[in-house]
Amino acid sequence: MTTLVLFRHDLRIADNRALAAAAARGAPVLPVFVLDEVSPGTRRLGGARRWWVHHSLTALAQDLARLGSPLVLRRGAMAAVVDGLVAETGADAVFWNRRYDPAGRAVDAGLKESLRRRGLVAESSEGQLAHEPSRLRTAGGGPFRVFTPFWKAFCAESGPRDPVDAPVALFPPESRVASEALSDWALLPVKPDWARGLAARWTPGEAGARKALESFIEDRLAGYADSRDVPGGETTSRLSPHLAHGEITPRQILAALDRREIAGSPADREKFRRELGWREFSWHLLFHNPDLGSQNFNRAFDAFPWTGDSPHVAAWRRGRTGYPIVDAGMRELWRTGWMHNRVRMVVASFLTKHLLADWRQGEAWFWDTLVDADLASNAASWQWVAGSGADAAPYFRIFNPVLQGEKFDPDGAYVRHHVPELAKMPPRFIHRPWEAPADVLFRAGVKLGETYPVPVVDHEQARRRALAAFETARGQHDDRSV
DNA sequence: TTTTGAGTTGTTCGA
DNA sequence: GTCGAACAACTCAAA
Repeated sequence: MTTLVLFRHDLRIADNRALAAAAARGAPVLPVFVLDEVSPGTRRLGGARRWWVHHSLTALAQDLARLGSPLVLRRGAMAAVVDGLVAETGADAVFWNRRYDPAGRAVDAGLKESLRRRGLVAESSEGQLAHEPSRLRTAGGGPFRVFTPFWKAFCAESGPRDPVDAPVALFPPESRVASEALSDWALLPVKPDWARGLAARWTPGEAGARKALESFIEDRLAGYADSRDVPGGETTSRLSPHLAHGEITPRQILAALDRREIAGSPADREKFRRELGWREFSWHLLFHNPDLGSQNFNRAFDAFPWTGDSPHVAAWRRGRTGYPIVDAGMRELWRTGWMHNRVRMVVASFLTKHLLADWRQGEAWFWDTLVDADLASNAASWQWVAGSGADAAPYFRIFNPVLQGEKFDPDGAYVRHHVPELAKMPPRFIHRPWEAPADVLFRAGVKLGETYPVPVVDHEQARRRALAAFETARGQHDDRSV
């Protein structure tokens, strides 16, 4: 009598409801991580997340070994892997935490059906969200499409349920079950090893997640409502990659925010709660719109003439657009696997509006390079910026990269850090080096077009071109507006 | 059923 | 330099 517990995107032992339920049976527990990149519709993990998963699994394996039941690693299609393990161990039950992505849901539904048909126990528990996406409904019974009403419903909902503790101990199965070797999975980059910057910034794993939460609450929650928009310096929670891998849950975070003695004003806490709310909203949208990552949420955008050419898009990816705030963001992303939220909006607006590149190109790049790449947030946010999404920004809202830089990075600390060739530019010109007089450029050691690019597009021209493109798309698509 | 109020994050222009 | 309006309707969600 053994219980299999499947780990997928829930690399933790605390507030792991499937693990807790399995431990409560009092029978042997076999924890299994399944790397499934072959089931239909499954999206291969991006490079940055592969690096993260490698280290997070290392941490999880240590925690489970300490509890008494070592983690088993298997690779392959979920259903086949589970069937194989059931046959191998004679397990009578399989427990897991629910997934909410379309492919995962389909696989798990099939798995549950097939296990139960054969008389096995198959149980799923609440997964990575504070509230099940199917639970929050409008008065009319439908899903939400606008954030504010969703957020009101979210806040009116009781709970979420309290987090559950990690099991104190686990019994292993009687006979040892073979595990694949993590190193055989080759999740780490080799040639070139681009992950050094990631290792310097992040501590993957559940302990790292707990520490990130505590340091955020102690050091950065006070003042968060205002400081969160400043990309230079550490002002945000930095919890996103831990959430993306299930090393911590929204239940745990919300519970910590409710502790009485913590720092931060009610406004700070509310602001941060809302950020978690946006994550929940994105999953709500994806749950009810399975093709959110590939199709325009607003289908009127199907007529939009994306013409962004590849040299410009390549310059965007490499942080060589000539707009310092954009380049700083793209280089922060490449080096650390993460980008400040404010800057994500600026670079996304730049790609879709200044360069007229399809938001799906940006979504794909972020998927590959972000350690916090989240299927729902990534898709919903790209569409929001592009204008095609739910409750999206009006199309005429085109970020001016110079003004955004000067407003949120006034002394240029963020740009200086990530774009070192501009480090000596005075604040007055750091966000607009092409306007600097020759002697200023000379003293800063900047040669435009040599040490730092001239802007790939002119802001004013690009803005007009984007507005015109929206007009065209609107005309082409019957009378429906874009 | 119809009506009503409202909608994350901005920019530009002219008074 | 500051401020308010315009940008463009559309559709969501609830009364």
